[in-house]
Amino acid sequence: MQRQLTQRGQERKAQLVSFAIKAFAQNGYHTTSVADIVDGVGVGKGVFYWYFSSKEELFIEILRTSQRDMRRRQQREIRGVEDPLDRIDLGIRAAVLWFAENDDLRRLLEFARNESTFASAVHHGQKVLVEDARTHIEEGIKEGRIPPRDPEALALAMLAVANQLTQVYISERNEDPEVVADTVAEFCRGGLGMSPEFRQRP
Amino acid sequence: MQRQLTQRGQERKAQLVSFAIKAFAQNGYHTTSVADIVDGVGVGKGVFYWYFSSKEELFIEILRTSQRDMRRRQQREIRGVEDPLDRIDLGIRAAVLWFAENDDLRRLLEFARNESTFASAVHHGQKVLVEDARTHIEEGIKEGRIPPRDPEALALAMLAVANQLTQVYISERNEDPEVVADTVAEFCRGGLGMSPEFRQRP
DNA sequence: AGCGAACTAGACCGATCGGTCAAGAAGCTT
DNA sequence: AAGCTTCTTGACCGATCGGTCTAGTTCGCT
Repeated sequence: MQRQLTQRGQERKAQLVSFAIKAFAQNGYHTTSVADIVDGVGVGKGVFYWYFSSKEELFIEILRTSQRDMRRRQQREIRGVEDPLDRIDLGIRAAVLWFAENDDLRRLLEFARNESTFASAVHHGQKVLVEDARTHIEEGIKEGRIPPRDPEALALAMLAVANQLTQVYISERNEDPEVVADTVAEFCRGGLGMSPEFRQRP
Repeated sequence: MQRQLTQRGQERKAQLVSFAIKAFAQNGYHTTSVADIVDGVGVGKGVFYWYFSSKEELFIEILRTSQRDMRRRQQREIRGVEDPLDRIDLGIRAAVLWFAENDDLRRLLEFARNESTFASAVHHGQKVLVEDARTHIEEGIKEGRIPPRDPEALALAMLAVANQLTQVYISERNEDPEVVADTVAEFCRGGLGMSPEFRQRP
């Protein structure tokens, strides 16, 4: 849905997106109706279909924006750092912290991954994230500081650990994100095969 | 729904469950209607509600049975093995292989984990699995072969890795489950902090 | 003030959903 | 064959869904 939006229009749209994120995360995509959303915002149904051509389009826009935001965060955190192992470490921490600060979005991304309608929309974004990590892992292997194994598998495993531990310890138990990030990072370092002697540059 | 089932009744019920698993896994729980299921099996709608009091009950039964089956598999594989590290290793392999052989069920469990209606139904079963792994990890720590860290977090991380790598490499790319199991096991060994010198009993 | 574009309200629509029910067929037991 | 339980059919129901549409209001610009 391509529309020329005024300031007011942009604000209204943001209002709808914001409410929808909360509603989808809390009650699920399928069980949240368009009527729920417009009622929650306090507008008529016509408003929704002025800004979005369908419920599905809204959801995909949410997914896309989320993934863009998460990657931006990760890129910002590792900017200027040269050492690939440090980049991996910072990338993991950035992922966990982003998940912690955007728990609703984490839930939606996780849901979308398992829903055939949205899996393709999420797939590309995730691939980009994995590619980023893969690059650093390959550098680490080349420098002889990470034992050679399939870099993509390692990247995927790290993402899974970050996601899962965030869900249990931060989303469900409200523990300190920094501590969880440490735990995730340490598990991943080990998983990559970085024994202590590997951690320093040769 | 408690009913006295004849042989024929049990077969009919199994037929419904089997078709429902495939349909839910392929098209999603919400987008699969009761009408889809009974049409697929080729029976009237009354049949469904003779065996199940609701669509939700059917799904929960599927989840429960799946988790029971997966744990049984895991227990069988580690039976008689004393060494806690070996038990962890065999447990991981059993999980990956079960996921590989029951891809539809893996999908459903993953979906249910992220759906508030079913999260509680899955939660208990997952907790049991994590408790099992936790016990072995604690033994390993006590024996000084695993560095001391939160055993539950480690168990959760291992489960996440098994799940994710199974999804990508087996479910999506049809790679050899045994090879994937090796990859998962190796990542997890590292993640637990088992450096090579730890792998032997002191 | 006037005018077109941006925005909003909410009644309305056809489709589909999970679930019910009355009626009867099929299978056991005696 | 009778009679009870198990099983099956499919029309039917009220509710709710995503989406449409018309009539109207508000805004920005000249």
